[in-house]
Amino acid sequence: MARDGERTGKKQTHLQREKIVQVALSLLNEVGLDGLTMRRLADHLEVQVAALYWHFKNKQELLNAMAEVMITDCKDDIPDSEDWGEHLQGFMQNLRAVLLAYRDGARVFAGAYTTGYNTLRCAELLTSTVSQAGYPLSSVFGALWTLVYYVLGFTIEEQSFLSSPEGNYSISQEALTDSPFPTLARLQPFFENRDFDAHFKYGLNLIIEGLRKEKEDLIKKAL
Amino acid sequence: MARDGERTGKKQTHLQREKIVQVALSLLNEVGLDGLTMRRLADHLEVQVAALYWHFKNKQELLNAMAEVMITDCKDDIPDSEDWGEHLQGFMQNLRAVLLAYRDGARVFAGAYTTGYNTLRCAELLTSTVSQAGYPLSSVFGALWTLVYYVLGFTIEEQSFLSSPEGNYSISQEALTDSPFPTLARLQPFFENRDFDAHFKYGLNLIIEGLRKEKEDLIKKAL
DNA sequence: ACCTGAACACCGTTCAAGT
DNA sequence: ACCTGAACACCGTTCAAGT
Repeated sequence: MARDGERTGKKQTHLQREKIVQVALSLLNEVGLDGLTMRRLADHLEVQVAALYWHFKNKQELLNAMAEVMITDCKDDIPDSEDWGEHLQGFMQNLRAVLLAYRDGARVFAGAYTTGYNTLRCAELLTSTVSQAGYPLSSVFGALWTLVYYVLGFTIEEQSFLSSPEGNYSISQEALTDSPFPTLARLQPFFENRDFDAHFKYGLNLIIEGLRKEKEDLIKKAL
Repeated sequence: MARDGERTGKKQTHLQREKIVQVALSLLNEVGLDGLTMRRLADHLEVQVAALYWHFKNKQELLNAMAEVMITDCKDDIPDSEDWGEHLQGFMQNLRAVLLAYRDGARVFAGAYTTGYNTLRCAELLTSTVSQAGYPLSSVFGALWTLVYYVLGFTIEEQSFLSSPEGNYSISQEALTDSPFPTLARLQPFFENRDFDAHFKYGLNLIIEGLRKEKEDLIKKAL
């Protein structure tokens, strides 16, 4: 696993790879995922496109490295809450914030299947919290994916909403009023004015309350 | 909203648009979303690429139309269960099945923001179920998105797992054993042998149990 | 109304060749 | 070890021109 030049004192390689990722991340914030092009990245680095392929096998590998760097800040400095549920809530909220920190961050992360140190540490923090709360491993695994899918799905939607042409997302008035969809019509105000923070918290709480219920049932059975 | 040729008896236009979508969907199953190209689609239709742009403004509009057709089968023929929770469970399971019916179906649907009849009908079915169970509109809205994000996130992952080179997804042995990630190490068996049906049901149940809890609290407050 | 031919402005990736 | 120059095999989209 030793990187090139690690012992020779030539740190250039190491630095270069990191620098590429850094510039790629700042370029991502400028132009978004769809605008993030190997050619454009090469321009920003004042280098030929082909040079990038010496450092990364392909574009996906670069995106994976970017995702790894993104979740470096997925810390666990949430006040060591007495309650595991609140702890989990804080942790997931922090994860969302980390994804929101970069344009299209959630999409980049969802598309990159990294097993780097930062990603694994993040997963360990989440799963150990649930495990220490007394759940069986199968529930820990189930809870992990339920929470991850929810956060990613929610944040992808949130970010594509934020960077979409204004109002393109709400269902048009005429499509709903006097339609065969009475419930949607009544929900229209909610579509128009979305409070993402509140909605994220609501759904997150739903999942955690579901977990609490499972524990209650486990205790009942044990008696 | 009248389509061209609707009154003249020339149904060619109408049929063509539908035919393009049909062929596009079958092509999707052959080559996947990344392989679904306007040029390749044109070849299959024995037509020039530019011809497609008379029927669809751009590729996204075609993808939207494909998504609309996909969820035509999102029916409500779930046995009209006594319990709204079980009803919802069946409905969401059907939605997952519908997305699984096409290669990369979930990714196509998640990327297409359609407000077509089928999509709205599907949303109406979901929200009316929750609403009739006695929840306030804000909860109906929250439940809608929580469930939708979960299903989409889960199914996108499932499909990209299914069509990925074997075993590329499980965390490597050496990365976990004797690592600073003890919980992940214990979870390894679950990563290697994934039962998607069971895990989908587990997470779905978590969300629904969370909803039940909310109702109990509402009743308690009312007393 | 519907399609063709041909072009425009891009992509990711490869590879011999340079230093 | 690291990068350049140049090419390959593609993309989505546009548009004058045909019928």
